[in-house]
Amino acid sequence: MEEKGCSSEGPEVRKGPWTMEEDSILVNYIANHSEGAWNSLAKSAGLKRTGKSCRLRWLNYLRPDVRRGNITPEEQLLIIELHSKLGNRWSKIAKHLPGRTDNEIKNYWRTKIHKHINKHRDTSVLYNCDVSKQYKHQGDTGWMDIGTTTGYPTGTCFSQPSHKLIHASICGRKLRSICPEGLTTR
DNA sequence: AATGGACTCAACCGCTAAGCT
DNA sequence: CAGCTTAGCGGTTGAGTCCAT
Repeated sequence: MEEKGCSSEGPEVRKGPWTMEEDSILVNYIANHSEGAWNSLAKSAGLKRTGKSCRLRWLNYLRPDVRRGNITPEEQLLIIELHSKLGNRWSKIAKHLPGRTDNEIKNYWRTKIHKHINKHRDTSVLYNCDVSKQYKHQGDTGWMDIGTTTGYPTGTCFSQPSHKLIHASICGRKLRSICPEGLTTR
């Protein structure tokens, strides 16, 4: 089944960061052949990597159409909106953001947006709302599960700034009008 | 200038779905 | 249909970098 990589014998499998040489081997191989069949690709290309590792490296970093750099405010908003509808379905969210990878969006969500919500979810100034109840009535597509929207369990209470953020997310309002500083923390 | 904590993101791991024999 | 293999997904980790003190 899955390759274990650290068997006592057999071809050694490299782990950790990719070198430029490995990158160019993979890029050249895919340029001359095609992507897919990752295990045999890894072997044929002479890479001491698992197929899984090759696939990940290609999809998240080496693909020519991968966009790198800052997430734009429009993309921020789209991510929040899509996350409110799809939950942690990162690959599905990524399909709506050309050039962005599921890994990048997932990291972005956890480091920026999720943290932003966490930051304002303090115990001292709770906005005393059971969002699961409140927003079940506000989604225009009917009943919504706040758990998939925020990642927090049903019944979780949020401070006011986070409450506004979530409201913006669910109701599809322009985020910047509510949260002018945006979501970036640095 | 040194350093320790916070942050970011590439990469790995474990699981499941899909496809093949 | 069952068993096996492979691809794909989401969660997690850890090394490198940044920043405040």
